[in-house]
Amino acid sequence: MTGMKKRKTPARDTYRHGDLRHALLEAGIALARAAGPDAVALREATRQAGVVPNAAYRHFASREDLLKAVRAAALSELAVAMETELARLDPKLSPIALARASVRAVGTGYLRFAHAEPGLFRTAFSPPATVEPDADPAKAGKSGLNPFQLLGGALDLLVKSGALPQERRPGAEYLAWSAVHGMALLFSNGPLRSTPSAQRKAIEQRLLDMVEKGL
Amino acid sequence: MTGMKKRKTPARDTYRHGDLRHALLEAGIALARAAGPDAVALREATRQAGVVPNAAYRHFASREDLLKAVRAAALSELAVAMETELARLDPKLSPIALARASVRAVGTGYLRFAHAEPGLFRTAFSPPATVEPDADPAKAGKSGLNPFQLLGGALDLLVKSGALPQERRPGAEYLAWSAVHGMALLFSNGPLRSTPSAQRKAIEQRLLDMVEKGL
DNA sequence: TGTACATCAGTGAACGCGCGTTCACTGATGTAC
DNA sequence: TGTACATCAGTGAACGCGCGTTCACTGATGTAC
Repeated sequence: MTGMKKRKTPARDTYRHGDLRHALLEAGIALARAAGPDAVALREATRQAGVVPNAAYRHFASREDLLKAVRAAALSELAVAMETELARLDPKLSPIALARASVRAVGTGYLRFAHAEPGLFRTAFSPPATVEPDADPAKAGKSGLNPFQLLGGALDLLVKSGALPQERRPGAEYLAWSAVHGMALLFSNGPLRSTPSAQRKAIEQRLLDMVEKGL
Repeated sequence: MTGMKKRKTPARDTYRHGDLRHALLEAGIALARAAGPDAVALREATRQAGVVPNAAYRHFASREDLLKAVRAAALSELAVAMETELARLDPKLSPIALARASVRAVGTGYLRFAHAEPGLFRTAFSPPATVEPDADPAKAGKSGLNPFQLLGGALDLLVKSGALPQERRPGAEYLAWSAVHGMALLFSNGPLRSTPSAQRKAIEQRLLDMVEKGL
C-alpha cells in the first residue's frame, strides 16, 4: 500500500484498447467476486482496465448496464457449477436413482458455488434479476440452461422415473429452490457464515435429504 | 418535489432535542424500512431528526453503530411477528397438533414479516448479525426470545410431543430456517418478488408442508 | 497501390452528489454551595 | 431561595472521499475512391 493506487493494468502503448468492453466486464466480475454487487463501480472498472472513467460509456450505457452484464455472468457461472455436479453422476444408475442424484447434484452445485463465490452468488440474485422465464443465453451454462431450468430438468426426471407423483410437480422448483437458496445465504453471507466447513457440509446434506423426502 | 429537501421534522424551538438518540434510531429504522440496510445513513437520520449532521456522534459512535441498533430493532420486530402468529394458536389442541401448528406459526410469521417489511427483513440479516447464540435482549420479541430461539422452542415441542424423533432434533433449526429464509428472500427481494399474492401464499403453505414432512 | 476522409474509441476536464467524520465552539441544564 | 459553575448536547464549518455522468476534444483505424 505504498502509493500504488491507480491503473492496475500497466497502461497501454496503443491508443485503442482493443477489447475494452471485455476488460470492463472482467473488472466488474472481479469487483463483484470480491465484495458483492454494490462494489461494481464504473470508475473502478475503468481504473482496472487502464482507461479514463468516461470511456466506459462507449460500451455500457450506465453503471446499471454493467451490473446487468456482471449479473448475467454470475448466473452463468452458477449454472456451470451445477452442470459440473451433474456431469459427475454415474449414468449407469437406475432411472430413479439417477433422478434423485440429479436433484442432489443440482443442489450441491448451488451450495458449493454460493460458498466458493459468495460475492458472485449475491450478485447473481441482486435486485433486478428475473431468472425464471426468459432463456437469456447469457445467463446459461454450457448446456444452454439457466440454474432454474437445470433444477426443473432434475425434477422432471424425478417425475419420469416415478419418484415424484405427477401432481406434486408443479411449483416443486420453488420449494427446492427456497430450501437450498436459504441455506446458501445463511452460510455464505448470513449469520451462519462462520460455521466450520465439516459441519456445514453435513447440514447441507441433511437439507437435501429433507427436500428429497418432503417434496 | 418543489424544493422541500431538508428537515423533515419541523425544527425545534428548544436548543436541546430531548430524545435525539431515539429520534435517530427511529429515522434509521424508517430508512431501513424504505430501502434496506444500505440506506441507513447518519446524515439522513440527523436530517430527519432536525439536527446538524455531527450531532449524531453524541449518541452513536459511527454509522455502523447506528446500523447495529437498527438491525437489532428489525430482528425484534421479526420476533414479534412470529410471536403474534404463535399467540393465535388454539391451546386446546392436542400436544402433537399444537407442536406442529407452532412450527407452522413460526414459519408463517417469518414469511409474513419478510413480505410486509422487505427492507427491515433484509436489514435484520445484513452482514454483521450473529443471531444464534447471545440472548441479546435488544433482538428479542415480547417473550424475550429472538427469532432463532422461537423456532428452537417450536421444534422442542415437536420432540416433546413425539412428532419428531429425539435424534433428528439437533440441527433441525438450520433446515427449517433455511427453507423459510430462502422463500422469504425469493419472494420479498428476489426473482420471485412479483408473484401474485394468492399464489405466493399457496406456495408458502406447501413449503411448510415440505418442512414438516421432511424434518 | 495510394490517398482523403468519415467513423468512433478513448481523452481531458469538469459537474454535483451525499456520504462519514473531525475540529473548535456555544449555550441550556442541573448541581453544589 | 439564589447564584456560580461544570457538564455535555447540539452547532458551524470544513475535510476528503469515490461515485456517476456530461461536454467538447483528438487521433487511430479502415473504407471509398
